[in-house]
Amino acid sequence: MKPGPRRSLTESDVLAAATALLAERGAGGVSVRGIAARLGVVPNAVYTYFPDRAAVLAALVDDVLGRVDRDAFADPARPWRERLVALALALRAELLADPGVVRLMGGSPPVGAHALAVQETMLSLLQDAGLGPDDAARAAYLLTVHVLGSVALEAAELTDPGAPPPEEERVAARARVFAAVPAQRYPRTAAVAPTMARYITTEQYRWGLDRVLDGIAQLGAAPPGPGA
Amino acid sequence: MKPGPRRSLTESDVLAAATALLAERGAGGVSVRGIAARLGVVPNAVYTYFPDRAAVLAALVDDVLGRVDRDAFADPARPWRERLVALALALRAELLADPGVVRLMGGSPPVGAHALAVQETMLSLLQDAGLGPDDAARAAYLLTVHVLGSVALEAAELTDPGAPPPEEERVAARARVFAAVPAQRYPRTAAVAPTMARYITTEQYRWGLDRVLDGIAQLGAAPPGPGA
DNA sequence: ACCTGAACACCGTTCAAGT
DNA sequence: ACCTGAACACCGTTCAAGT
Repeated sequence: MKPGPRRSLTESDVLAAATALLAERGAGGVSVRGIAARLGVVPNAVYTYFPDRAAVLAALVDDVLGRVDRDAFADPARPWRERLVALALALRAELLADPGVVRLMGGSPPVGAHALAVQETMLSLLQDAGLGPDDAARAAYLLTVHVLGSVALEAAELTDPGAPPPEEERVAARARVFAAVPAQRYPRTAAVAPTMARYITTEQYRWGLDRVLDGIAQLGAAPPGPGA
Repeated sequence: MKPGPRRSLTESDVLAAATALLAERGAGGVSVRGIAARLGVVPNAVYTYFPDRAAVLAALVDDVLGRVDRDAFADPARPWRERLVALALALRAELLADPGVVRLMGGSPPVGAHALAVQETMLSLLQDAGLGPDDAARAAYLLTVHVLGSVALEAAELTDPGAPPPEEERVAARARVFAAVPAQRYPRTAAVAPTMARYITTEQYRWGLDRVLDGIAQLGAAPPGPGA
């Protein structure tokens, strides 16, 4: 093939190729050369569309964030708390559908167009809950941190590329790890091993979410008493 | 140099070299070849001590976790809540001292010896707070997730190797990013831009911690009312 | 057991050139 | 502007061999 302008590629093609590589080979498999090969193009052709590999990865992450259907949480008739839970569940589902993205999130802060749209949705929901702008922002921080932290904890165990195995299977694998913890050195950990094995479940995620939302619900109310 | 057993290296030497590379070149700079070169040894010599690069990185992360002085939180005379805050602050400080580690944490679950010791300390503190074993485990989950999520959010912005710049500087950089957010498309985000710029501060971290601990303090108490 | 030597199959990125 | 060709300076990992 000869050089020269052909417009055979678009930014979106590059992202599609990157997404395919992520699914097939995992986070480490998303290489500039791999993307180029998949597009039938020479490696450095990718640099026409993105300045470097990090930019491709950042766009890839934002792309995944764009897959959550934000309109689904817009209905002001539904209770705000229910809508926040639904949003948080949708975010987790999308990020864990291909857990490789989670590892890529560490590469750049979530300030892409879709990341901002998610923040905007959160702020909107929290203001529906009666919070002032700044309280809403701090509550959004709390929620973002919880989603990010949970998902990071879960994804750290999913080293194989592609969609994760069913929850029961992942819990069982984690249970085997904690069953092997020496009870002599870590007595308390060993005693709650079955509970710790379930850290990665949707149930635990929802439970944590509920505690966070309890805290948020108190924001407008009287200050909490001293910790008992 | 000739081959043959020389015991010139230890597992700990490998980790020290990895730590130095992390500080000098950042997370991506911790390479097997780089470690070997620093130790004056041929690249594959490293494989005598670790099965692969991932194992080196996992050990490196656990090593950093081992730097928090856990005895500092053992004093049962101090209120449990104060001790938990101190533990969470120490963990954050250690992880952000060289933010590259945070990116490496995504590679494997925190089940090393020092990670387990931290969990054990958390469980101990939470049981001092009067929680039963399973409630303590769930509370530890909440705390772990908050620490992980906050630190991930902060570290994502620290792409340069070595110790991060002072907080004021990082807030200013983040403020510039959010000041550029188009108010037309993201009105609520733009309205709270200064607050969002401060997500990465110790103050915000402590605030979030307090909300989480409020939730934990309620665990033994009556169930919370419906979200207002 | 612990190291070397050499090789395999990869990387990201740059620079000059062609259309 | 958009692509090729060729090169530079890297990777992780394996295998056979030496002591």
